[in-house]
Amino acid sequence: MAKNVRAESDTSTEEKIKKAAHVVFKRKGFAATRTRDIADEAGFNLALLNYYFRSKEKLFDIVMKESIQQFLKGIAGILNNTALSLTEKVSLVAENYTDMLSANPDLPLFILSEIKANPEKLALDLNFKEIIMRSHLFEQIQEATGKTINPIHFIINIISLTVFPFVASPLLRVIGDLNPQDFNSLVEDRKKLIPVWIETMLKAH
Amino acid sequence: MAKNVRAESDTSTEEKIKKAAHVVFKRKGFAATRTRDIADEAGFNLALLNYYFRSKEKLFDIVMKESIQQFLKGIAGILNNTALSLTEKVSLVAENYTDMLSANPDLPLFILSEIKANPEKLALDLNFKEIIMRSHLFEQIQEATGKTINPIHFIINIISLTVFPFVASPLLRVIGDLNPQDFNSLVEDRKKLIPVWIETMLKAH
DNA sequence: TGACGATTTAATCATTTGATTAAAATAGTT
DNA sequence: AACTATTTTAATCAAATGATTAAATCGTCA
Repeated sequence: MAKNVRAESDTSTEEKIKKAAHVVFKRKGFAATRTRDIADEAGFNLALLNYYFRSKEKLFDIVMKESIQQFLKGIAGILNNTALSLTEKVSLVAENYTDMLSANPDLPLFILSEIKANPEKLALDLNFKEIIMRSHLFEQIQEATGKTINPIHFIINIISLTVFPFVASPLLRVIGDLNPQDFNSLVEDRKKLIPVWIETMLKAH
Repeated sequence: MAKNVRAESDTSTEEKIKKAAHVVFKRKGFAATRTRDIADEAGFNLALLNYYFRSKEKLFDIVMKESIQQFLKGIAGILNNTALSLTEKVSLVAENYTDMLSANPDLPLFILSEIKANPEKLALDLNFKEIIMRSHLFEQIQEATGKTINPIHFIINIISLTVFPFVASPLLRVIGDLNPQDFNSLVEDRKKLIPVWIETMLKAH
């Protein structure tokens, strides 16, 4: 009964607070966000945060876990789809990541900063290593380069070329004198460029 | 007279506090560092921080300014050295940056995070835009690609491939199962790889 | 309706934290 | 040694902040 009432409101207050927490934590990071910021963003009283989530840290852990899942969502499927060529995989990753990051531009810097601040919180979560190091893409890279080079370099290159512009966007705005519109078409262009670049890089080995 | 005494101790207390501030701010970021952390790291009483630097924020501004200078130091010279070929420039940038970041691994994530948190603090400082957009390297990229593509892409690529591993190192340690030793030789390898990659990427246009 | 549980709020607490102050220690000068 | 200015410390303040509590409100069902 109590559960029922609670379940019905899952789409309202509790969810709204979590949503607000996502926004504020990603915008300002754990240390710089005040629980009052989240309450204000959600439009509720401060005490509700503790009522629903016990503490700032517990709420943060939930946001972090969901953010990491968001960061990986859809990637594992691409990496291990044996029907796709190497370049097709890279295209799909570049496109999916660019779209996802365009919708969530704060996500990568948030994850990288908070993992650095608290590396142990990543360990308990998903097994990144297995997903990537045993992936079909990994084998394809080995094949393409004739094992002359550690495939991890190309994993890094794909991620770097795709994700870094979002991590560095405040800097790029200044360096490149880009307004948000320009930045948008820049990363849009890179969807098609990155697969070409990666392919030519692979051929160099 | 007063100035003299002060000047002599510039290499002791005041400098030690600033040094400690560099360490702690870069390790934890502005919001997460306590002034007491800095005092402890320096081995002095908390009040000395305010005695020498007035406030946490003033001290931070100094650290930030010096960090940005460190981040740019030596680069402008390379970018505009007309005696160097494009690939030579890329090699020098990759080498210098890798060495500098190996010695200061916290630097890039610190700068990117804090600039995102406080974009206006960058504006008053050096004129990034001019340094890069009017550089000799910029012209060389235009020449190499026959103006078929915005050179900013290659500026981004060079920085991405060089800097991103350091920004993502906590993640890479988990994904790639790299210990610090492995990470070291990985970025060391990339010093030579990145110029080759950039060259082949340019030829693709 | 009214009673009960769930939800929400206002008020308050205890701790943390940036900053200040007054006094102590130190060093240099005469 | 005595005086002075500088440096350093211990103690304390005031504001911010995460958390709690008690009361008010709301919704549901008998």
